[in-house]
Amino acid sequence: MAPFKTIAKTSQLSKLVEAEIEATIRSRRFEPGSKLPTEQVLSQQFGVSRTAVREALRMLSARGLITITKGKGIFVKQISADTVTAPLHLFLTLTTDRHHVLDIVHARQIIEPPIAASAAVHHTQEDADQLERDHLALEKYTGEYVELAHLDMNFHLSIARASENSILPLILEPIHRLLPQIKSSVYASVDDAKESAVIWHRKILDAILRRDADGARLAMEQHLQIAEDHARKMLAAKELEQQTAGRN
Amino acid sequence: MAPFKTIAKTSQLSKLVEAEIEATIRSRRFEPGSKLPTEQVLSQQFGVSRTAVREALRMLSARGLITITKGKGIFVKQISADTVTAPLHLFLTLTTDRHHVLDIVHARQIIEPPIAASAAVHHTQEDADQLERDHLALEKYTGEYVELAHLDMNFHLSIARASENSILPLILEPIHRLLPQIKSSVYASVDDAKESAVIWHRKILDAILRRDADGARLAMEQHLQIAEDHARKMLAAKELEQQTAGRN
DNA sequence: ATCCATAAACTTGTCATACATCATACATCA
DNA sequence: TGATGTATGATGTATGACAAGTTTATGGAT
Repeated sequence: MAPFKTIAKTSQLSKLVEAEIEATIRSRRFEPGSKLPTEQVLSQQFGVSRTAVREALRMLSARGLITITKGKGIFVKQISADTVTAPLHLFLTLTTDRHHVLDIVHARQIIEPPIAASAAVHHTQEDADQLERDHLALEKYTGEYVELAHLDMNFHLSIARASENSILPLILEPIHRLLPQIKSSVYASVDDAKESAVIWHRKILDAILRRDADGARLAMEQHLQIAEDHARKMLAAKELEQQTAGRN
Repeated sequence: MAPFKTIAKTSQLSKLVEAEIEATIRSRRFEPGSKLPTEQVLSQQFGVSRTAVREALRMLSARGLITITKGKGIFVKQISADTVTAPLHLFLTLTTDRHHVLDIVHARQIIEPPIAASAAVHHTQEDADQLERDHLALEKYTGEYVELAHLDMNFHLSIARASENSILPLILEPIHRLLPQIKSSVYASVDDAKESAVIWHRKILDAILRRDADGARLAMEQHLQIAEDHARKMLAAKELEQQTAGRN
């Protein structure tokens, strides 16, 4: 056994400042949207140079905890799902090359059916109304594929909220935010994709409304099975497209 | 709807440099682990001051794309799951006011059983070995409650990894990271908590190993049902504790 | 007194320079 | 030969200055 332990090597002034500011933000001492002290004041209060404070602020900004606006100041950011999605997206694009589309679909196939079942049991009247609104919005809309994908996503997220569990929507949202562009590709390359979505959303919704947990789970399973088929078709179409493009 | 979108207002020199370096990293022109040019060289090549380059580097570092070591240099980071789970963890801690212990347990009851079922179907031999190691580690350990909770968590995360889906571990980890202190409280206040965990982990593991999806799902459901009971006992014990403390 | 354009003050962004601190390679000496 | 000192190059911090936005104050015209 070594007689001496390594002394806390985390000198790095800017890291300390970053941790300090992050702690105050996490402790809710500053509401989201509120203004932090200026760089000068911070540097005086921490007893370090403006340089160190600025580097700390840039790191916090890159991590999505604050926004910095020239001339105005530093503000605590209302943390959003995008903050989570960006790193997820980066990770997926840098690690798994391309076939992560199916990985996402498979993840949804695993976690969304039981969520739908839970929604069938726990949903309130407000949840039911919201689901009806979401479904109607998708049914009526006949425009851009991107917006179509967005409406589709809303329905699924509302189901997670209807489970009346505060955690489930939070973990489902980053996943769904990963694929508006993917879904829009599906809508673009598969003819009856929207009709299929509307039909199955209706079945899921009906099962939830009559508090039929098993029915909701089953309908969601089938819906996502078809979604997988559509995703595969989309991928095949894209591959073909790339091949023909390569021949030019 | 606004008629015109804001044109890239990011005059922000450091943001441009950041984007430029990020692009080269994403294009794989630098392998993970390789060394980037020094700050001085970068500032000369981009034609900006070292300050701007440094701020760009700090942002990239905060986002997990590079690591900067004093005296050595700047290196492209092998992006890890931690880069993804840290923001989600932050998101969860900032969004869920009061970590509703039972909400977390319920979320786990909903998503972990199907994950176990998927692991039973898709796990490899390496996954099986890892699960055995994790289980043995928990079984043999008889020390701190915090470490006990950590080992418990590892087993559950290994199950998610055994599903051979790249997304599931990423979303399960932040959930589990919400409650190491909670779990340790459970171990501290419920007598047979560890024995129960070992027994049920064994049942889950056996079902997974014999590729019994329904058995794994069921065992996990029961395990988490007991976990809920334990959580309720722990909460009751804490409440009682607070009441007696209030009388002093 | 009100309104409005202009000036002043404040805040972040960038630059330049200097020095401290850490890591490494090389030189030196017992 | 091996431990120690030294030189060099890298990042970390400090300081001062100025540029470029944003807000506030000012001061006159109506």
